[in-house]
Amino acid sequence: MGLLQEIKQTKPFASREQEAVLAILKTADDLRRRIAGPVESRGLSLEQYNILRILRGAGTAGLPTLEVAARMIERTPAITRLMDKLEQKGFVDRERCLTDRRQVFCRITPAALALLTEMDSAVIGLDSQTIQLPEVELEQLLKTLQNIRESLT
Amino acid sequence: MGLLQEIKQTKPFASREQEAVLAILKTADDLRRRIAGPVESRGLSLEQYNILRILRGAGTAGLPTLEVAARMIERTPAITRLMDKLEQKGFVDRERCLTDRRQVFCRITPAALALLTEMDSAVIGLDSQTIQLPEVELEQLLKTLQNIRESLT
DNA sequence: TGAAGATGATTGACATGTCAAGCAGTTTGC
DNA sequence: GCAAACTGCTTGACATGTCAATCATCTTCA
Repeated sequence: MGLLQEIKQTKPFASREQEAVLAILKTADDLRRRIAGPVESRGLSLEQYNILRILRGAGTAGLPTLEVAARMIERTPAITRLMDKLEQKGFVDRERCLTDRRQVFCRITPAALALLTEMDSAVIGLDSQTIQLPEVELEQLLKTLQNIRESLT
Repeated sequence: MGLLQEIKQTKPFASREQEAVLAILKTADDLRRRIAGPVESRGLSLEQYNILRILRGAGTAGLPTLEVAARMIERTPAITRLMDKLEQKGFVDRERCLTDRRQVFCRITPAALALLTEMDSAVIGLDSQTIQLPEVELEQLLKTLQNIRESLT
Protein backbone atom coordinates (compact mmCIF):
# COMPACT_ATOMS: atom_id res chain seq x y z
CA MET A 1 0.00 0.00 0.00
CA GLY A 2 1.58 3.27 -1.12
CA LEU A 3 1.13 6.70 0.35
CA LEU A 4 -1.53 7.26 -2.26
CA GLN A 5 -3.88 4.72 -0.72
CA GLU A 6 -2.67 5.45 2.74
CA ILE A 7 -3.93 9.00 2.80
CA LYS A 8 -6.84 8.08 0.56
CA GLN A 9 -6.06 10.80 -1.95
CA THR A 10 -8.52 10.67 -4.82
CA LYS A 11 -6.26 12.30 -7.34
CA PRO A 12 -2.69 11.31 -8.08
CA PHE A 13 0.12 13.52 -6.85
CA ALA A 14 1.05 16.41 -9.06
CA SER A 15 4.61 15.10 -9.16
CA ARG A 16 6.92 12.54 -7.71
CA GLU A 17 8.58 15.37 -5.82
CA GLN A 18 5.32 16.40 -4.24
CA GLU A 19 4.75 12.81 -3.23
CA ALA A 20 8.15 12.79 -1.57
CA VAL A 21 7.42 15.96 0.37
CA LEU A 22 4.16 14.54 1.67
CA ALA A 23 5.80 11.21 2.45
CA ILE A 24 8.44 12.88 4.59
CA LEU A 25 5.86 14.96 6.44
CA LYS A 26 3.63 11.98 7.12
CA THR A 27 6.46 9.70 8.16
CA ALA A 28 7.75 12.30 10.58
CA ASP A 29 4.34 12.66 12.10
CA ASP A 30 3.86 8.92 12.49
CA LEU A 31 7.30 8.65 14.07
CA ARG A 32 6.62 11.46 16.50
CA ARG A 33 3.47 9.79 17.73
CA ARG A 34 5.20 6.46 18.11
CA ILE A 35 8.25 7.77 19.91
CA ALA A 36 6.26 9.94 22.27
CA GLY A 37 4.85 6.99 24.21
CA PRO A 38 7.57 6.04 26.71
CA VAL A 39 8.46 9.68 27.26
CA GLU A 40 4.97 10.95 27.92
CA SER A 41 4.14 8.04 30.17
CA ARG A 42 6.76 9.52 32.52
CA GLY A 43 5.19 12.96 32.48
CA LEU A 44 7.50 14.65 29.99
CA SER A 45 6.58 15.96 26.59
CA LEU A 46 8.84 15.00 23.70
CA GLU A 47 10.11 18.57 23.56
CA GLN A 48 10.90 18.68 27.26
CA TYR A 49 12.71 15.38 26.88
CA ASN A 50 14.81 16.79 24.05
CA ILE A 51 15.79 19.79 26.12
CA LEU A 52 16.85 17.56 29.00
CA ARG A 53 18.93 15.40 26.70
CA ILE A 54 20.71 18.44 25.36
CA LEU A 55 21.36 19.74 28.86
CA ARG A 56 22.67 16.36 29.92
CA GLY A 57 25.11 16.50 27.02
CA ALA A 58 26.23 19.91 28.18
CA GLY A 59 27.28 18.66 31.60
CA THR A 60 27.49 20.67 34.78
CA ALA A 61 28.43 23.88 33.01
CA GLY A 62 24.97 24.11 31.51
CA LEU A 63 24.05 26.09 28.42
CA PRO A 64 22.57 29.51 27.66
CA THR A 65 18.87 29.38 26.80
CA LEU A 66 19.33 30.29 23.16
CA GLU A 67 22.10 27.76 22.72
CA VAL A 68 19.58 25.09 23.65
CA ALA A 69 17.17 26.53 21.12
CA ALA A 70 19.86 26.41 18.45
CA ARG A 71 20.24 22.68 18.98
CA MET A 72 16.56 22.06 18.61
CA ILE A 73 13.89 22.50 16.00
CA GLU A 74 12.00 25.00 18.15
CA ARG A 75 11.99 28.76 17.86
CA THR A 76 13.26 30.89 20.69
CA PRO A 77 10.06 31.83 22.55
CA ALA A 78 9.00 28.22 22.81
CA ILE A 79 12.22 27.38 24.61
CA THR A 80 11.76 30.05 27.23
CA ARG A 81 8.35 28.69 28.13
CA LEU A 82 9.33 25.05 28.04
CA MET A 83 12.24 25.91 30.28
CA ASP A 84 9.84 27.66 32.68
CA LYS A 85 7.91 24.43 33.04
CA LEU A 86 10.98 22.28 33.46
CA GLU A 87 12.16 24.63 36.17
CA GLN A 88 8.79 24.39 37.92
CA LYS A 89 9.04 20.61 37.86
CA GLY A 90 12.52 20.79 39.38
CA PHE A 91 14.26 19.39 36.32
CA VAL A 92 16.23 22.49 35.42
CA ASP A 93 18.11 25.21 37.27
CA ARG A 94 18.56 28.64 35.73
CA GLU A 95 21.14 31.21 36.64
CA ARG A 96 22.05 34.52 35.09
CA CYS A 97 25.56 34.59 33.68
CA LEU A 98 27.92 36.84 35.62
CA THR A 99 30.19 37.87 32.77
CA ASP A 100 27.35 38.56 30.33
CA ARG A 101 24.23 39.34 32.27
CA ARG A 102 22.02 38.97 29.19
CA GLN A 103 22.52 35.24 29.15
CA VAL A 104 20.73 32.75 31.37
CA PHE A 105 22.48 29.45 31.91
CA CYS A 106 20.33 26.36 32.18
CA ARG A 107 21.50 23.23 33.94
CA ILE A 108 19.90 19.82 34.35
CA THR A 109 19.19 18.77 37.93
CA PRO A 110 20.14 15.42 39.49
CA ALA A 111 16.46 14.46 39.60
CA ALA A 112 16.15 14.92 35.85
CA LEU A 113 19.40 13.08 35.24
CA ALA A 114 18.05 10.10 37.13
CA LEU A 115 14.84 10.19 35.17
CA LEU A 116 16.69 10.31 31.85
CA THR A 117 18.88 7.38 32.81
CA GLU A 118 15.78 5.42 33.63
CA MET A 119 14.29 6.21 30.22
CA ASP A 120 17.37 5.68 28.08
CA SER A 121 17.09 2.00 27.28
CA ALA A 122 13.39 2.20 26.48
CA VAL A 123 13.93 5.04 24.05
CA ILE A 124 16.95 3.52 22.34
CA GLY A 125 15.14 0.23 21.98
CA LEU A 126 12.22 1.98 20.41
CA ASP A 127 14.40 3.69 17.83
CA SER A 128 15.83 0.42 16.59
CA GLN A 129 12.46 -1.27 16.65
CA THR A 130 11.06 1.56 14.61
CA ILE A 131 13.76 1.80 12.00
CA GLN A 132 14.30 -1.67 10.67
CA LEU A 133 16.29 -1.25 7.50
CA PRO A 134 19.27 -2.95 5.92
CA GLU A 135 22.46 -1.06 6.66
CA VAL A 136 22.87 0.14 3.09
CA GLU A 137 19.34 1.48 2.91
CA LEU A 138 19.76 3.25 6.23
CA GLU A 139 22.94 4.98 5.07
CA GLN A 140 21.30 5.98 1.81
CA LEU A 141 18.33 7.43 3.68
CA LEU A 142 20.58 9.55 5.86
CA LYS A 143 22.44 10.80 2.83
CA THR A 144 19.31 11.65 0.88
CA LEU A 145 17.71 13.51 3.75
CA GLN A 146 20.86 15.49 4.26
CA ASN A 147 20.82 16.41 0.58
CA ILE A 148 17.30 17.68 0.93
CA ARG A 149 18.04 19.73 4.00
CA GLU A 150 21.06 21.26 2.34
CA SER A 151 19.07 22.31 -0.68
CA LEU A 152 16.66 24.09 1.64
CA THR A 153 19.16 26.58 2.91
CA MET B 1 28.03 18.87 7.18
CA GLY B 2 26.08 16.01 8.73
CA LEU B 3 23.14 16.18 11.05
CA LEU B 4 25.58 15.82 13.91
CA GLN B 5 27.13 19.20 13.26
CA GLU B 6 23.90 20.66 12.05
CA ILE B 7 22.13 20.30 15.35
CA LYS B 8 25.35 20.83 17.26
CA GLN B 9 24.99 17.71 19.30
CA THR B 10 27.91 17.31 21.64
CA LYS B 11 27.63 13.57 21.95
CA PRO B 12 27.28 11.12 19.09
CA PHE B 13 23.94 9.49 18.43
CA ALA B 14 23.20 6.39 20.41
CA SER B 15 22.66 4.52 17.17
CA ARG B 16 22.39 4.95 13.45
CA GLU B 17 18.69 4.29 13.82
CA GLN B 18 18.30 7.12 16.28
CA GLU B 19 20.13 9.39 13.89
CA ALA B 20 17.68 8.41 11.17
CA VAL B 21 14.68 9.18 13.36
CA LEU B 22 16.02 12.61 14.19
CA ALA B 23 16.96 13.24 10.56
CA ILE B 24 13.43 12.53 9.41
CA LEU B 25 11.93 14.76 12.09
CA LYS B 26 14.26 17.63 11.29
CA THR B 27 13.89 17.34 7.54
CA ALA B 28 10.11 17.36 7.86
CA ASP B 29 10.27 20.45 9.97
CA ASP B 30 12.57 22.26 7.55
CA LEU B 31 10.30 21.29 4.68
CA ARG B 32 7.20 22.48 6.44
CA ARG B 33 8.71 25.89 7.03
CA ARG B 34 9.86 26.15 3.45
CA ILE B 35 6.61 25.08 1.88
CA ALA B 36 4.47 27.27 4.10
CA GLY B 37 5.60 30.48 2.41
CA PRO B 38 3.44 30.80 -0.71
CA VAL B 39 0.42 29.45 1.11
CA GLU B 40 0.60 31.70 4.12
CA SER B 41 1.29 34.74 2.01
CA ARG B 42 -2.26 34.25 0.72
CA GLY B 43 -3.76 34.10 4.17
CA LEU B 44 -4.12 30.35 4.53
CA SER B 45 -2.31 28.12 6.95
CA LEU B 46 -0.72 24.96 5.58
CA GLU B 47 -3.40 22.92 7.29
CA GLN B 48 -6.24 24.97 5.88
CA TYR B 49 -4.65 24.62 2.47
CA ASN B 50 -4.53 20.85 2.85
CA ILE B 51 -8.18 20.70 3.77
CA LEU B 52 -9.11 22.76 0.73
CA ARG B 53 -7.07 20.54 -1.55
CA ILE B 54 -8.85 17.48 -0.20
CA LEU B 55 -12.24 19.10 -0.66
CA ARG B 56 -11.34 20.10 -4.17
CA GLY B 57 -10.51 16.47 -4.88
CA ALA B 58 -13.89 15.45 -3.51
CA GLY B 59 -15.79 17.60 -6.00
CA THR B 60 -19.25 19.05 -5.59
CA ALA B 61 -20.49 16.17 -3.46
CA GLY B 62 -18.24 17.25 -0.61
CA LEU B 63 -17.06 15.02 2.22
CA PRO B 64 -18.11 14.32 5.80
CA THR B 65 -15.96 16.12 8.36
CA LEU B 66 -14.30 12.98 9.67
CA GLU B 67 -13.56 11.73 6.19
CA VAL B 68 -11.46 14.85 5.71
CA ALA B 69 -9.71 14.15 8.99
CA ALA B 70 -8.96 10.61 7.87
CA ARG B 71 -7.14 11.93 4.82
CA MET B 72 -4.99 14.23 6.88
CA ILE B 73 -2.45 13.94 9.62
CA GLU B 74 -4.64 15.83 12.07
CA ARG B 75 -6.82 14.42 14.80
CA THR B 76 -10.53 14.94 14.77
CA PRO B 77 -11.05 17.97 17.02
CA ALA B 78 -8.52 19.98 15.06
CA ILE B 79 -10.51 19.47 11.88
CA THR B 80 -13.73 20.76 13.38
CA ARG B 81 -12.07 23.98 14.41
CA LEU B 82 -10.11 24.46 11.21
CA MET B 83 -13.33 23.91 9.31
CA ASP B 84 -15.02 26.56 11.48
CA LYS B 85 -12.44 29.07 10.37
CA LEU B 86 -12.62 28.10 6.71
CA GLU B 87 -16.38 28.49 6.87
CA GLN B 88 -16.01 31.93 8.44
CA LYS B 89 -13.70 32.95 5.63
CA GLY B 90 -16.23 31.75 3.08
CA PHE B 91 -14.03 28.96 1.76
CA VAL B 92 -16.19 26.07 2.90
CA ASP B 93 -19.91 25.32 3.12
CA ARG B 94 -21.24 22.85 5.66
CA GLU B 95 -24.53 21.02 5.55
CA ARG B 96 -25.96 18.31 7.71
CA CYS B 97 -26.53 15.07 5.87
CA LEU B 98 -30.21 14.21 5.43
CA THR B 99 -29.93 10.45 5.42
CA ASP B 100 -27.60 10.30 8.43
CA ARG B 101 -28.07 13.40 10.47
CA ARG B 102 -24.90 12.77 12.48
CA GLN B 103 -22.72 13.59 9.51
CA VAL B 104 -21.85 17.06 8.31
CA PHE B 105 -20.86 17.40 4.69
CA CYS B 106 -18.18 19.95 3.84
CA ARG B 107 -17.84 21.45 0.38
CA ILE B 108 -15.32 23.82 -1.09
CA THR B 109 -16.73 27.14 -2.34
CA PRO B 110 -16.02 28.72 -5.75
CA ALA B 111 -14.00 31.45 -4.04
CA ALA B 112 -11.69 28.86 -2.51
CA LEU B 113 -11.45 26.97 -5.79
CA ALA B 114 -10.28 30.11 -7.52
CA LEU B 115 -7.72 30.75 -4.81
CA LEU B 116 -6.37 27.20 -5.05
CA THR B 117 -6.03 27.43 -8.80
CA GLU B 118 -4.10 30.62 -8.39
CA MET B 119 -1.73 28.93 -5.94
CA ASP B 120 -1.22 25.64 -7.75
CA SER B 121 1.72 26.48 -9.95
CA ALA B 122 3.62 28.21 -7.17
CA VAL B 123 3.25 25.23 -4.87
CA ILE B 124 4.11 22.63 -7.48
CA GLY B 125 7.15 24.61 -8.52
CA LEU B 126 8.28 24.80 -4.93
CA ASP B 127 8.04 21.06 -4.49
CA SER B 128 10.33 20.36 -7.40
CA GLN B 129 12.72 23.11 -6.38
CA THR B 130 12.86 21.63 -2.92
CA ILE B 131 13.36 18.01 -3.83
CA GLN B 132 16.22 17.89 -6.28
CA LEU B 133 17.26 14.29 -6.45
CA PRO B 134 18.19 11.86 -9.19
CA GLU B 135 15.21 9.74 -10.17
CA VAL B 136 16.65 6.58 -8.64
CA GLU B 137 17.34 8.24 -5.33
CA LEU B 138 13.85 9.71 -5.25
CA GLU B 139 12.26 6.32 -5.82
CA GLN B 140 14.44 4.74 -3.18
CA LEU B 141 13.48 7.45 -0.70
CA LEU B 142 9.79 6.85 -1.27
CA LYS B 143 10.25 3.12 -0.83
CA THR B 144 12.27 3.47 2.36
CA LEU B 145 9.83 5.88 3.96
CA GLN B 146 6.98 3.59 3.12
CA ASN B 147 8.85 0.72 4.78
CA ILE B 148 9.23 2.78 7.89
CA ARG B 149 5.60 3.79 8.02
CA GLU B 150 4.50 0.20 7.53
CA SER B 151 6.64 -1.01 10.39
CA LEU B 152 4.97 1.57 12.63
CA THR B 153 1.55 0.03 12.37
C1' DT C 1 32.31 58.54 26.45
C1' DG C 2 28.12 57.96 24.79
C1' DA C 3 24.68 57.14 21.23
C1' DA C 4 23.38 53.58 17.80
C1' DG C 5 23.05 49.13 16.96
C1' DA C 6 23.41 44.16 18.07
C1' DT C 7 22.33 40.32 21.11
C1' DG C 8 19.94 37.28 24.70
C1' DA C 9 15.85 36.51 26.57
C1' DT C 10 11.07 37.29 27.68
C1' DT C 11 6.14 38.44 27.01
C1' DG C 12 1.58 38.95 24.48
C1' DA C 13 -1.52 37.43 21.25
C1' DC C 14 -2.95 34.05 18.56
C1' DA C 15 -2.90 29.42 15.61
C1' DT C 16 -2.63 24.59 15.97
C1' DG C 17 -2.57 19.78 18.23
C1' DT C 18 -4.33 16.65 21.72
C1' DC C 19 -6.99 14.21 25.20
C1' DA C 20 -11.14 13.60 27.63
C1' DA C 21 -15.81 14.43 27.97
C1' DG C 22 -20.21 15.19 26.03
C1' DC C 23 -24.25 15.44 22.80
C1' DA C 24 -27.11 13.93 19.10
C1' DG C 25 -28.36 10.51 16.18
C1' DT C 26 -28.08 5.27 14.56
C1' DT C 27 -27.68 0.56 15.01
C1' DT C 28 -28.01 -3.79 17.43
C1' DG C 29 -29.89 -7.49 19.91
C1' DC C 30 -32.94 -9.08 22.94
C1' DG D 1 -39.85 -1.56 20.31
C1' DC D 2 -36.41 -0.11 23.25
C1' DA D 3 -32.23 0.01 26.12
C1' DA D 4 -27.33 -0.41 25.32
C1' DA D 5 -23.66 0.31 22.50
C1' DC D 6 -21.62 2.68 18.69
C1' DT D 7 -20.67 6.65 15.54
C1' DG D 8 -19.95 11.44 14.00
C1' DC D 9 -18.97 15.51 15.57
C1' DT D 10 -18.26 19.24 18.92
C1' DT D 11 -16.54 21.51 23.08
C1' DG D 12 -13.33 22.43 27.10
C1' DA D 13 -8.97 22.68 28.84
C1' DC D 14 -4.48 22.77 28.12
C1' DA D 15 0.36 22.10 25.66
C1' DT D 16 3.04 23.73 21.95
C1' DG D 17 4.64 26.81 17.91
C1' DT D 18 5.05 31.39 15.90
C1' DC D 19 5.47 36.33 15.02
C1' DA D 20 6.04 40.86 16.67
C1' DA D 21 7.25 43.79 20.24
C1' DT D 22 9.89 44.75 24.29
C1' DC D 23 13.49 44.94 27.92
C1' DA D 24 18.07 44.69 29.55
C1' DT D 25 22.57 44.29 28.49
C1' DC D 26 26.64 44.35 25.71
C1' DT D 27 29.52 46.21 21.69
C1' DT D 28 31.11 49.43 18.45
C1' DC D 29 33.04 53.25 16.88
C1' DA D 30 32.99 58.02 15.89
